[in-house]
Amino acid sequence: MVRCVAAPSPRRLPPDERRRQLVGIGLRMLTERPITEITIDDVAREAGISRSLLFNYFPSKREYHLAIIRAAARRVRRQTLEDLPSENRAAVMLDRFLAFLERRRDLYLSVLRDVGGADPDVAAITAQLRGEIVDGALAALGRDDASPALRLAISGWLAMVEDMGLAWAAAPSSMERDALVALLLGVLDDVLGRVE
Amino acid sequence: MVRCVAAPSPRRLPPDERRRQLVGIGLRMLTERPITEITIDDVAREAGISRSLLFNYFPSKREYHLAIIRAAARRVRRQTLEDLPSENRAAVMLDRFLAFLERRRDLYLSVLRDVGGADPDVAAITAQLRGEIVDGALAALGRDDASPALRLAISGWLAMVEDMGLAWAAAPSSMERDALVALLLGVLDDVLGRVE
DNA sequence: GCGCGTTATTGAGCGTTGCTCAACAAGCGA
DNA sequence: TCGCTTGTTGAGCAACGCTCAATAACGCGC
Repeated sequence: MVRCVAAPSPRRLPPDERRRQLVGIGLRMLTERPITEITIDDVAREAGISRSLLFNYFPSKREYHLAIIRAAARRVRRQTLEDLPSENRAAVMLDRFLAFLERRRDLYLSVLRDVGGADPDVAAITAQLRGEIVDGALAALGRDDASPALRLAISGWLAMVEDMGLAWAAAPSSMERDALVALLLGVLDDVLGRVE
Repeated sequence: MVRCVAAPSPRRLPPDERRRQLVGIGLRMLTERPITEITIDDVAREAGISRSLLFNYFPSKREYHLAIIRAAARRVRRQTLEDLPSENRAAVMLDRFLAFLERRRDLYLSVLRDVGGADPDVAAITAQLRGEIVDGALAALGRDDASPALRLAISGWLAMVEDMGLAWAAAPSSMERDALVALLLGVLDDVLGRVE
């Protein structure tokens, strides 16, 4: 009768808590393997529950993965877009973005690059996040009257930020951080000028 | 005794021909669904053979997928990097790249964006292709003495080309083709200047 | 045309994984 | 203690990746 000596989780959790636990496990696993390799069995074993229970909270594995990706996108949004100061917003945004890549390069890679379009619903989540970042950049520049051409160009600039940021985070020796920031902000200025 | 009335494929093909057939089927399927949903059953049914036979030509499904991706990367390479003229190489490369996206946007998306890092071997293939394009761009600019910083910057510029090219190919009305080319070449020039 | 070795091809079958469903039991009010 | 709600489970099915011994189609010498 001496159960629960070191039970991984107290049985019969309230639903929202269980959901958070499962999404949290998925987020942690996401940093060490691609999302396609996050299997129901592994998550259930890690949570100390049966496979069946996961399907009471998420109708399918795909829906569970979507919940993980949504949570990851929310983290990126929180740490780069929210609570921006009133001055120098573009530079601060870029700095925060690079800081996030420095801390959580794996997470960003897993969510926004690896599975970027395999599933249309996943693509929708990442597209929306990218759109929000583009909007944030445009707002930071005081350019709310964005023409399609300008939005396209800013999106392209953001892709450049992503690519250089990820490569630089993996090998910081290739360039000084300040030089990278200066280069990207300079290119942004140049792009703005070319679109008129 | 009236077999083979309309047999989908003549039985007992020579090995290399069978291989090409299977890779070809995979390439065609790749344009209409993500590679993770290309199942052995579907390919075998399409080819009119049994599942087992596929494993005589590819040791695993993953290896089969790699063969498909390698073939797709070869197509990109052929149509953008080979037989470049001696003058205006950068502009011609960019033009060919955009032309490829206009014709085979789906293929490029499937191979180089969607599954970009889920599998390290897949990532290696795409990384090598991107590296070749960067090398091609550097050679086109007469800059073979590429510092790490310059390579990083050119890689970032290429990401911008990819992003804008893909978005533009999906919605060409957002910008004139010539304006896009001019913008990208102008930004390339600006980037070169900023790296010194 | 007839054996015969080579080998492309197959069918049966196993383990894993996503998913369903009827049944169980933990908590809680009466 | 009874009984209701509901979080939880185990058995089981279908799809899929993969293996292996057996088969049949083709080429070659005669």
